[in-house]
Amino acid sequence: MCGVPPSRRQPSQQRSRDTVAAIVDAAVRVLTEQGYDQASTNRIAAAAGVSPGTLYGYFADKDDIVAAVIERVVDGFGEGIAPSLRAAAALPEDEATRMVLDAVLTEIETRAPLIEAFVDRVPAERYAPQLDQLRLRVSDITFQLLAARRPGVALADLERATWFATRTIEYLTVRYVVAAPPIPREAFLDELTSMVLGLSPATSAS
Amino acid sequence: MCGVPPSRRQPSQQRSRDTVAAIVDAAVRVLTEQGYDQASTNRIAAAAGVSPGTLYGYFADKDDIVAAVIERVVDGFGEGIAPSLRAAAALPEDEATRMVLDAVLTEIETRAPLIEAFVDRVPAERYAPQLDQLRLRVSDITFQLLAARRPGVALADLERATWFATRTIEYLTVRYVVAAPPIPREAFLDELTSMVLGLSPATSAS
DNA sequence: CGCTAAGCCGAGCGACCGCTCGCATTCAAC
DNA sequence: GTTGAATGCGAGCGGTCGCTCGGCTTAGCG
Repeated sequence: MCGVPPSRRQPSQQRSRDTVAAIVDAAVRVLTEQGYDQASTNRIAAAAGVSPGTLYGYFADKDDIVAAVIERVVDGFGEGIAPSLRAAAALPEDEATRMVLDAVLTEIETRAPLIEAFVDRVPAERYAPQLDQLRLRVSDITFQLLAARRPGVALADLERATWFATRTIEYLTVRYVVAAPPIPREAFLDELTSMVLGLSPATSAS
Repeated sequence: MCGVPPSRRQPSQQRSRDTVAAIVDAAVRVLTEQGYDQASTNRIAAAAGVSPGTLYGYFADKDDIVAAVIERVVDGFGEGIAPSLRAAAALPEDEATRMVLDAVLTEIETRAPLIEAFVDRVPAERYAPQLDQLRLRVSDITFQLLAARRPGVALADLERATWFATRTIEYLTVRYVVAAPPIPREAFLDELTSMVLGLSPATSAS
C-alpha cells in the first residue's frame, strides 16, 4: 500500500522519529570525528544513546546510515544554492556567475568539517551514487543557464563547457575549503569566476 | 649501524628482493580489484604466493604496503613527466603548457585502473601525505616556470596562479580519465590548456 | 484498566581482521 | 660438508566488526 519499505520499520510515533534523527545526528558526529573505518555501528548507536538493535530497526546496514547522512548534506546544499540559481537568469552573466559561486562556496564552508571528513576519510564509492546524482542535477541546471545565453552554439561545445565548469567549481571550492590555501576568499572567487567565464564557448556577450 | 630500519628486515639476497616485489605487485592487483577494505593482509599475501608472516617480515603493517604501492606510482609519474618539464623552459608558453599537460594526462591514463581504485575505494587519508609531497614538488616546478615568464609579478599572484593551475590540472585530468566524459582527448587538452594559460597573472606575453 | 503492537534493549554470534611466533627451509661463507 | 644467518611458513591469538533475536518497556486506544 505504500512505497518500498524505506529500510526496516517505518517510524510512526514521534518517539521513533526522534530516534532516527538522533541516529543520523550521531552518525554525523562519529563520522566527522572518527572517520568511516572507526565509525562502527555500535559506536554510532552508543553516540546516539541507543542500542545496536534499535539502530537496525531503522537502517538496513551501516552504509544505509551513511547514505542518510549524505542525503541530508546533499539536500541542504541544494536548498542553500537554490535562491542564487533562481536569481541568476535575470542577471548579467558575470554577476550571475560570481553570485552562484559565492553561494556554492558558502554552502561548502558551512559544512566544512563533515565534508572534510568525507573527502579524506570515507572511500568515495560509499557515496558516489548520491554524489553523481547531485552532479547530474547541477550539470542540468548549468547547461540550461549556459545554453540560454548562447543560442546557436553546438551542443557538444555546451556540454564540454558544462563539464569543465561543474567539475572545476566542485573541486576547487572543496579543495579551497579543506586545504585552506593562503588565498583571500575574494581573490579566490574572482579567479574562479574568471576561469568559469573564460571557458564558455564564444558568442556575443550577454 | 645503518639508518632507521626501513620496515623490518632489509632484503639482502636476491630471493627476498623478489619476494618484496611480488608482495607489492600483489598489493597493486588486490587493491585494484578489491579496494582498500577488502584488501586484507592475508589476501595480499595469498595473492603474492607468500605467507602472512613473510609479508610482515618486510612491511610494518598494512598501510606500509599501501605506502609502497603509492610510492611506486608517484615515482613512475614523476619520471614520466620529467622530460616534458625539462623541455618546457625552452618552448613558447602555450606549446610548453600543452606539452606538459599531454604528458600528465598520458601518465594518468597509463595508470588508470590503479588510480581509479585509489580515488574511489581508498580513503584519501591513507595516501594524503605522499600525495601532498608530490603536490609540493609539482607546485615548486610550476611556480618556477611561471615566475621565469613573468618577471615583476607579485609573489602572491604567482602563488595564487600556481595553486589554481596545479589543482585544476590534477583534478580535471584524473576526473577525465576515471569518469570518461564524452569529450575527445584533443578537445579536452585544448580546453585545459586554455584554462591554465588564461589564469596566469597578466604580463607581456612570452 | 487491559491489551496490542510499536519501540527498544543488549548479550552475544559468527566471521574476519591485522598481526605474531616458533619452527622449518635455504643460502652464502668458510 | 657444516654452520649460522637470512628467509619463509602457517596455525592461530586477541580483538573488533556488522548484525540478530528473544524478551522487556512504553504508547495509544477502547
